[in-house]
Amino acid sequence: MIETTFNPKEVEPRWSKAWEESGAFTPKADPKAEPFCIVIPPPNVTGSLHIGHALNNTLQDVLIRFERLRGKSVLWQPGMDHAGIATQMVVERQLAQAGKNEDRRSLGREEFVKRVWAWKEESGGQIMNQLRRLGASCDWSRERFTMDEGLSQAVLKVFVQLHKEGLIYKDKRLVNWDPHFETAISDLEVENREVQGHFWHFKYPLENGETYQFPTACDEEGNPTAWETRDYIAIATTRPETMLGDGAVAVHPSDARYAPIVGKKVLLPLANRYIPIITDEYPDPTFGSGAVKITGAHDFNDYKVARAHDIPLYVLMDAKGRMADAEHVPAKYRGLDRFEARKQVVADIEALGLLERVENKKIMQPFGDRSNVVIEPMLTDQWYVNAGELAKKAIEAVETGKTRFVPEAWTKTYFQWMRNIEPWCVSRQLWWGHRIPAWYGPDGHVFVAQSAEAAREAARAHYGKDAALRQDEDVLDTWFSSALWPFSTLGWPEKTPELKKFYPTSTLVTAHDIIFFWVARMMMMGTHFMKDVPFQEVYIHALVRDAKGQKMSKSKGNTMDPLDLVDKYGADALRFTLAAMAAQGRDIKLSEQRIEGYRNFGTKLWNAARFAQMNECAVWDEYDPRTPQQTVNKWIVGETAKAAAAITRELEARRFNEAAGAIYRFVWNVYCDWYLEFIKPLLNGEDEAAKQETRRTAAWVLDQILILLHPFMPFITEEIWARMGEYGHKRSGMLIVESWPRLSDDLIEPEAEAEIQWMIDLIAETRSTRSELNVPAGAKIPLLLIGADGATEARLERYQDLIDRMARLEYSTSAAEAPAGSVTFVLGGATVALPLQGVVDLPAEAARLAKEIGKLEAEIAKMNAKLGNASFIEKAPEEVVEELRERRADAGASAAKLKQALQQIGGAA
RNA sequence: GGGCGGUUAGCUCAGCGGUAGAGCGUCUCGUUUACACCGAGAGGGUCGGGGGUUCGAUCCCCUCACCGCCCA
Repeated sequence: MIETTFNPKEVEPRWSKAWEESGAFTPKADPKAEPFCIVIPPPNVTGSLHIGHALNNTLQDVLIRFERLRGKSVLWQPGMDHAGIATQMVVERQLAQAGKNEDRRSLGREEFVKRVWAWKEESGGQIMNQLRRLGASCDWSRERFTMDEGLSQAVLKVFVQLHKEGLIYKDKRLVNWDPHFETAISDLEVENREVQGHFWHFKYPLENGETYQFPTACDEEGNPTAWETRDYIAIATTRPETMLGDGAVAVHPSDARYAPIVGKKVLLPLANRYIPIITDEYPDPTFGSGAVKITGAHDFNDYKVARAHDIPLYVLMDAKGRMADAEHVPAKYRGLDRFEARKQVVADIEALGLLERVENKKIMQPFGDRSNVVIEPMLTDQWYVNAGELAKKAIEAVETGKTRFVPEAWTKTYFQWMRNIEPWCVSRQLWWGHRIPAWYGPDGHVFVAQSAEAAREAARAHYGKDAALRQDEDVLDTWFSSALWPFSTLGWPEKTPELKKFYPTSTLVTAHDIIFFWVARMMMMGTHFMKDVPFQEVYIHALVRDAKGQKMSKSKGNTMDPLDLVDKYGADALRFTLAAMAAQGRDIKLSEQRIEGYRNFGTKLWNAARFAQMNECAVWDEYDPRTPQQTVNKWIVGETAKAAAAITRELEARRFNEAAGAIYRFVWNVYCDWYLEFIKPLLNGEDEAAKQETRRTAAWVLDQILILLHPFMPFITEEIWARMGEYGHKRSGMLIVESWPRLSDDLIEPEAEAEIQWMIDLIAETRSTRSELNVPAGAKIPLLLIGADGATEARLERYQDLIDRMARLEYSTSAAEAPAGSVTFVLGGATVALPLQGVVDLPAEAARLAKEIGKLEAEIAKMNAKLGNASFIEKAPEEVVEELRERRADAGASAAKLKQALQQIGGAA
């Protein structure tokens, strides 16, 4: 016999091990089985499981287990990415903390990378074991890492081929530079945050002391009414130190205020250079002074203007963000940190009398998402992927529906991004990652090749002799290798059977913040190298927030650790909660109460199984759901078929919340609340045949429940499955590889359904009436069925025991009329009377009836208004009108009966 | 500034042209032999405001307000 509560701590590790060892996680070999494949969005090797991962992987596992149960050959491909910056950061920090005076540079590249590998082997990838605790049924034997030999080969091949095709090239452009890590990062790794800053207004004096009339006041039409004489142009900046690199001052061509001085020159103070005043569409005449300093080498907008007007670019800083040792930087600033330089520049401008004013201002500032330092736009040489070209096929694949987004709304976001995509900077000035397969000859000529050997050969061919080659120092962006994940993990560039079988993969499950990072890039690489999409479906799920709707973050201290929740409530409860809340198109606000509620749901099921065991409803041999004779058994078989159909339909449509809701309601509100209660008399009765049939049916339904619930709650269902097999016939295998129910609609018998529904309504109405009239819960009262047809009277007779038990009745019977002073309600055209004269508070009953009548009459009035509307009758569909007529008739009849009852007890209608 | 999404019961959220739903919380009752991580019952909403389309709008369209996210 099983205990009264389920103990996840004991059960979960046991099944995790058993499943994995049984080989259930590896795709079955059956060549006839349809393939189903999900590649995991690879978590960082440095990562640990957070609630977002828990949601993401729960949904994947629900689909994986669902399709496995449906008999498909299922592969959930796990693995991790090497997370260039994050991992390098972890190991560098460790070195610093070790206090041995070691750092990356003192160790040298080779030794440092060795240390990173050592760290990876020892402490990396905890997340993979954390996923096991969630019950994730990945094929762990196929775990991959982006720095694996095979995946690294794929990276080399892709780089070389794209280079050959002209889709990878080296370019000098402005990039986001992280002065902490001293590397370029992509736009996506930059987080723009609003911070309190300043707006410094400087005066740049006109060359040769020239002056012009600057309007200082305007009338309503915008015509100037007052002027002052100026010998300068005013500009404003949030980053004063960059003024040393200004190449021009720009004004809008339509800006009349500056028309007199366009084309003239101003003195760039401190730098003591003269720069031109130019016109460009970029400056906003209504913002600030309308004049913008152009610092082409340190601002993305300025860069465009500078390129368009051929304005020189002055690089002001070094890799660490210090003012550069360059001719165009005045000596006193060289070597100063950029923020120190800012202070100095402001002070010096002020000393010159050229500081007009300083404003406090909220400004958007870019930060490195890993380093948290202010990102500096820098002009550097980097490798770029021509994303615009690769995007073409990736866009087309979604346009033609080869890949579709669920929910579909995300298609827009995808297109928006893809159609405006910028060249992708893929080089990083790091040591941890795939080193770029490019070698430079003595004259700087570049040889891109898959190996040093091949590069040497190319060089020999090029120079006509051996030449000393130097490999590019940089590594590739981590997302470069992640973009290949859907095919590199399956063995590409080898032509493996897995690749043939599982590519294109079926579904990608991810959050919307990853569309740009990853989905877009996988689509580009997949369509280019495999000539086919990486996945047929992209399911985008919500972000998990805290109960108040705040984004969870360590700094806010509002994170929920999924493993704590698993410890407290069990993995099944957490999984079910996440799935139940995963409605499409909305973020999830997670509260612990909700998890507790679903833990209770597990306990409820557990106790239903316990009940089944106690009554010997154990597993039986073959059971044919068409055989039951008992109406309650026919009914529950039909209900099971309905539930199975709903859950299947909802899972196919990826409405996880609906699927979870359907199984929840079926287990609790149908199987437990009604069916198990209905069968108690049968199980305790004398009719052996009926008892046997009921035991088998109850056990069969429980089995269906276990299968249907398994994708959501794998542990408890597997445990019950096994424990139910302890009695009666033994299980032939584990639940995880069972067969999903295929129950045809003809198992639903309308007559059984109507009959049981009538009984449920009768019991529920009786309970409600008793409760409203404060009949003590323990009191047994009689029930009389008045004016019912023969069939209904027969029903009462058939289920009398059951009805008496569940409605707590002294007895129940059909009668000609209700005794005076009875309490009554209407059910399916008949009246139900509870003779309670003397027991019940008559004014209370009168009030109850009046309230019911009031409700009905309000409804009838509404329906009359509709039915009295000629255009409704004319234009509404026939069945809607017909249904309304029926409802009005029913309501009318009920109201009449209740009025009669009210009169009987002496109340006024 | 541009784009996207949201506003439904005390809270968290489903629903979505034709009778407003769930979970949790609240209140009342209950030691009925699976379960108090339970059972029975109840209360609670002019579906953000305004306008339009429609026989009919919580649902479709327009508009306003507020909130959130992404991009500049």
